[in-house]
Amino acid sequence: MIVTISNTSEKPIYQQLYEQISAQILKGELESGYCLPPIRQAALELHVSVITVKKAWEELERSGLINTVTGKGCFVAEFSPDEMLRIRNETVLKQMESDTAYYKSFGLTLDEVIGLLNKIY
Amino acid sequence: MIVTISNTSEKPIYQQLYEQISAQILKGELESGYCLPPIRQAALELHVSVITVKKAWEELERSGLINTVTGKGCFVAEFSPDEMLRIRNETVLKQMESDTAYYKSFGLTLDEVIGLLNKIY
DNA sequence: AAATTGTGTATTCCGTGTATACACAATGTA
DNA sequence: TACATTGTGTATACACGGAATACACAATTT
Repeated sequence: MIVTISNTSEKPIYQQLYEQISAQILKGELESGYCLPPIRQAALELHVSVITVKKAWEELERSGLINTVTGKGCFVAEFSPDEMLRIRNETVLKQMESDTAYYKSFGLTLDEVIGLLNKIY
Repeated sequence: MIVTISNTSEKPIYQQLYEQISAQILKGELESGYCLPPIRQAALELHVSVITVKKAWEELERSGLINTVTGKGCFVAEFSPDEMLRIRNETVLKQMESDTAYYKSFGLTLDEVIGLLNKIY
């Protein structure tokens, strides 16, 4: 499991961790049953507070992406490939709705948005 | 000039104001030379602090969208239709680059993104 | 001169993010 | 059983950004 922290980012650290790990899970890069590093160890390696890591793991738990067992650790939940795809699309779609609201506020049409997307994706 | 403030939004108030007004300018809804309401009056009407309005107006000034004259007021800058379109696309593109980074982190292809866009736009 | 408008500054308050430290609970192992 | 590991909970503290209030100053207009 590889995560990187940007201190210049406007996003809080715990959210950066959450987004990167959830993306890795939903891409299948982290298999079901995979055991996340203990929060203390992760905190040490990332040079952040235990609470910060805890917050990220909590978000993952709340989203149903991991199962937490006191005394054992945190394990990536079980998903069928179909489920994974569905959750991934739901997650992205939710963000996309807020993104498109911004584009719409500038009066952009769907075609214009697709045109710009083709340039940069 | 119509702006609305959401207190439940995660975005700071001054940024909400900035985004809405800049969008209105770049859509041509606010003509060149249009005089923005005085900061004190806007603060009263929107039930926010003078400083909050000031911050928004400052951002508009910094982006070159308005010209501020002490003692007179803040006026929408002069743009040719071409310039307006260019600035609008630049503005949106900048945001879109950060948006697509998120989509990419989940492994979505350009086609997948366009597919989802067609659903919700 | 007085009113209007933008600028600058000082003070205060609140919430969030983050860190440190310590105690407790559940699990696994010697 | 005792100990180490791991997750949980709590208390405290600090920094920062967003926001509000208030007052004084500068430029413009009437």
